[in-house]
Amino acid sequence: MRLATWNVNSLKVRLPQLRDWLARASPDVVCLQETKLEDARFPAAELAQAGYSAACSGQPTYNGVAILSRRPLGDITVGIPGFMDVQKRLLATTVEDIRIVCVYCPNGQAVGSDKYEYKLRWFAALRDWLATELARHPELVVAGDFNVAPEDRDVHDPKAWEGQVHVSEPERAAFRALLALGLEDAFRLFPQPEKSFTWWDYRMGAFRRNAGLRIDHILLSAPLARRCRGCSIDAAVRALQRPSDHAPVIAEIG
DNA sequence: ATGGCTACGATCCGTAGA
Repeated sequence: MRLATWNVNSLKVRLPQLRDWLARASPDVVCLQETKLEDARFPAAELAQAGYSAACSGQPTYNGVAILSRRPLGDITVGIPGFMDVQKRLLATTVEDIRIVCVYCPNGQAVGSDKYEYKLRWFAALRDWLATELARHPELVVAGDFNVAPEDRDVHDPKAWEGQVHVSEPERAAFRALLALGLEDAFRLFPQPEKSFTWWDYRMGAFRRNAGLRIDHILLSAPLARRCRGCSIDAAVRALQRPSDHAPVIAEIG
């Protein structure tokens, strides 16, 4: 199974690119974030034409997640169970006995802000729910935009970013708490080029300078990590006309 | 010097992203 995650930053704007990319990259399952579409406007017919079934949980303007799959999607969960939240940030489904959890973790805006506190509460709720979900589903993937660069090597300029949102110690601790459940960062299961990133600011020619962060991740439970054959970032997508500011991450599971 | 893009839903700017 080829599994991917991509923050498309508006599915309406990015649909042509998504369709091209699906044809080229040929993933079996894709987790999408920042669809920015209410479910009534989700382009299910166009994606079906491309060969994908879909589950979605969206809202106008902000947030929004979806999962595309070539195989049927079963057992759909919307939002973190038990965590009241109007923001559409989590969607889970089961494809061929693999539990797929698609996440768009909060941005956090600035350390110490209300949104930062919300981010940490959201991660804590995610961790608690995943603990029970892992007990039910040993083969589990959490894929999405985590809005956390786990280590300094995931940051183009660690000095400039020190203590900032996305790299602050409480955020990194929240990310490590997910790994402590027995999840592995698929990207780090393999040797990777230095300065590998998944997001580059639209401004200041950040992509041209490779001034990015690695904040989009695929986490695998132990049985899936053992079956993982590779994981890479499709950065070429970021160089296309009218790109998302995020590039897809793809993991191959044998 | 906190700028710089992009998307959105509202208008001829504000909010949010990261």
